[in-house]
Amino acid sequence: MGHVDQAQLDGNDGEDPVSVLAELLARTARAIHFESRRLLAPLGLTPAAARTLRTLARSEEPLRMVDIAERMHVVPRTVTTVIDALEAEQLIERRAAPNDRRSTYVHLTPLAHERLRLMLEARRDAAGQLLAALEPDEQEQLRGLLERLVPPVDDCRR
Amino acid sequence: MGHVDQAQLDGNDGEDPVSVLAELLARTARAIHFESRRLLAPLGLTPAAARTLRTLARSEEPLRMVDIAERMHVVPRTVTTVIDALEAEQLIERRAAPNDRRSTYVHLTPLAHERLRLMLEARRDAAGQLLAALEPDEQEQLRGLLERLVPPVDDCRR
DNA sequence: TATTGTTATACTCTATAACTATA
DNA sequence: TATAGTTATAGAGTATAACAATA
Repeated sequence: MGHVDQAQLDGNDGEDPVSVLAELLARTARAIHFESRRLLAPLGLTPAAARTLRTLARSEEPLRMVDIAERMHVVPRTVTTVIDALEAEQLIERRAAPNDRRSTYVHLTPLAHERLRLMLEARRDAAGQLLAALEPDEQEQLRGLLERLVPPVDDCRR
Repeated sequence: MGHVDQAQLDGNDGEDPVSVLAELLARTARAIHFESRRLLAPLGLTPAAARTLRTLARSEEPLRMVDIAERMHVVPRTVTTVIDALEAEQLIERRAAPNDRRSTYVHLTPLAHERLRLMLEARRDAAGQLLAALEPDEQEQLRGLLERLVPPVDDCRR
């Protein structure tokens, strides 16, 4: 339980370097969150739908709904909702599992692959605009720092 | 409309540096978003409530609901909801404006200042854990880079 | 008895639109 | 006529709980 001075009470984080970085990281996160929503809207994808598509695309093997839930750290109920929406847009197909009749495998359609391509293009362009503020060697620096900061993609939260 | 190779279709962003950074930034943003929710829950604050408190704390002068809406980039309706919740928890007080009987000024209670203090402490501790992966001079580097990347706090989106 | 996916229900956050009181 | 704030309503995203089918 550390000391917190008046500057902090007033919403200014003071000069404590970690607090300043906490604020900067949070602000960056929020800016990116908004940018990404703005970006996905014209593609007809909600953030949850986009993450689900990426989760499926990243997987080497077909995933059941319960696998998707686990990788995205949501409950199965949530997966059902998103998958229903994606199926209505013909971006995924439900396929019965041959061995276990309880399971449903989810497959990406060609349309989904195309949509993913557009999404990644749009994101790269948006990131390019944001990153224009930095020189190429600084971008490289940032990459190195972030790679050590964020957890590995063991899960597919994003 | 750039070229996108198979690696990208499969969810791997390939080696294009900007795409890699786009992915890293998005992943960082998401990690921070989740961490911050986890952090606010035990304090009884939703992210929206926390941002509202910070917006009020940062302001030099009392704010009307419409001022809060503008600074947080939300519609007045949204402010009403959050302010209702904060009032129920006795974290803010509505005060009638002396000049204009349409306006309502929102004031933080002492309890809110205490809550904010706890929140900033928790966030600093959490950031400290995350940033432990970096040496102090690297933290300083990261700070410099992020400061040039994210927009200034003209608004209080966070 | 445990697992897979669904239905039913609810809560948070946000939005649009219509309304009231006031300016 | 314009502004401040509210009520009414809706939709996305997520959760818990109960349930049916299957293992």
